[in-house]
Amino acid sequence: MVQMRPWVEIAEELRREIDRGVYGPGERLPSGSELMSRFGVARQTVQNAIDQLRAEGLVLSVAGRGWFVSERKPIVRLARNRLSKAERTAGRGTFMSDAAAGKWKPAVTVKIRRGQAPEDVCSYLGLDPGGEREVVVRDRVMCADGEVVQLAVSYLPVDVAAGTRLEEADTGPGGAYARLEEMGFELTHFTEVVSARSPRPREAELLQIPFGFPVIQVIRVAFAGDRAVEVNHITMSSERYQLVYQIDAD
Amino acid sequence: MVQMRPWVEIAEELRREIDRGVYGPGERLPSGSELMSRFGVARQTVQNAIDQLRAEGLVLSVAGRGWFVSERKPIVRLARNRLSKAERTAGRGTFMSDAAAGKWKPAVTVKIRRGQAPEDVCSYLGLDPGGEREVVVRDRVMCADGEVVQLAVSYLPVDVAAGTRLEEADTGPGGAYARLEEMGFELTHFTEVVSARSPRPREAELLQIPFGFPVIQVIRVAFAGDRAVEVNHITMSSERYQLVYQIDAD
DNA sequence: GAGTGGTCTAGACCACCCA
DNA sequence: GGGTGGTCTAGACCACTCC
Repeated sequence: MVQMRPWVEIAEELRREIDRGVYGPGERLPSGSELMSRFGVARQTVQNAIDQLRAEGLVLSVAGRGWFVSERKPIVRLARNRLSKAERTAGRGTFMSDAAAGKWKPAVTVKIRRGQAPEDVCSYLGLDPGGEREVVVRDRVMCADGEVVQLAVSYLPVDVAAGTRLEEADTGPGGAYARLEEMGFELTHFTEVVSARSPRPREAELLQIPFGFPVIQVIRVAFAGDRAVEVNHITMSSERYQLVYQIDAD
Repeated sequence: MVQMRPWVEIAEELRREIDRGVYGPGERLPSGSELMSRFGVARQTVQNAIDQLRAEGLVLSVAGRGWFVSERKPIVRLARNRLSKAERTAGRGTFMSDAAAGKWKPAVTVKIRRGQAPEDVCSYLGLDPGGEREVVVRDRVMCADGEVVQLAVSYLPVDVAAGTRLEEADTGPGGAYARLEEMGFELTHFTEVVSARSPRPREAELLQIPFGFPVIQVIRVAFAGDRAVEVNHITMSSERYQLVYQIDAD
């Protein structure tokens, strides 16, 4: 049970002290130099231990000031009814629905383009990966109270979206799903595939992700009957988001 | 747009080369020494770049052999019907249901104990955090084909579980949920709260998590009508798992 | 034994914050 | 200006693998 790697033991010791309340929420930890002499190790070793605690979400670092015990994280929650027809007919898209529930101010910047569908999108939309795979791409950066919290890239088949409101930045009240339904694609169900991974540097920068924090990735497919009409790649900071799903027992 | 930090640029360059197929899946990357001289940096800097790619899931390291482009990850999938009554009456618990779908060999080790409920469990189960918070705890380590893939800790109210089969290691066919239903708690729905974070060292060791890979955490609450009868803290490697949810459009 | 990845040390430099 | 966190270098050592 004894760990040989020094930084692991240092991290464990500090974690215990934080749990025990030696350093309370928001308080500063001892500085790098102090920890070096206390544990008798080099700067890098202390840094590794702190990096671990940062990755766990226990510690926050502020350049030039110090390391701080983090306060409890703010929770933005995704409920089930965000995808309900009721929300759409009330004029709210999914993101707006979250904003209304969470009482924060939403903002979205959109870039529209035509592009090639990635492989997984091809298989969902039923496009031959070797053939024509042009799709309409809606690339969005979403903010809550001025901070970027979510990246979303939607892929729509050309024969569905070309020349419609879906190729404009503002899709209007109720969002893209409302427009799809007006066009006769009555949405029947959605599939969400949830996974987690570490962010690419660009994502980390955009989402202002603290060191070591993973992102949650959701691939949502919107179905109108048997037909998949949209694939949405959603990336969000795991620090800001928790996903809530309700499953009925039959 | 120019990044100043060397390891970020090195990681980006290597990522491009992997995407372009210079190094195909399963192939070995250049060794540390080679990369050091190619980019003209110190060992640690190369290591940081590789660590980033490992965290993204692109690269796998094998001690004493080298760094390898990872193959596509094996997908263990959680479907919606894993929580269905049909699966339970067929004698399969949720984990067994996954195993049957994924064609791998399940194994579970269980430790039962009485303990204090953590704060979030108290609030779900309606226990006063200041008062009596003893619960029955089922601590499980789950394996697929001999590898640990999931940790799960269930909390059950004492007045529900005490002295029943739920306090035994083997809950019998259909698992704990089947027993709850036999006891008159007809399960109506489940809530799953999904989040992601970096693993604690102990979790990383148990789950054999590659460096930097986050874990997915699911808190599942089982309801019999209005009453929450079980809270389950589930931790799994994001490398092994993808969660699939289906949402009906009303 | 030679090569590999992984970690630790010691010392340096930078950007940032605060007095 | 002195302290802070963050990173890079150079060199060392260990465990592991392959020959």
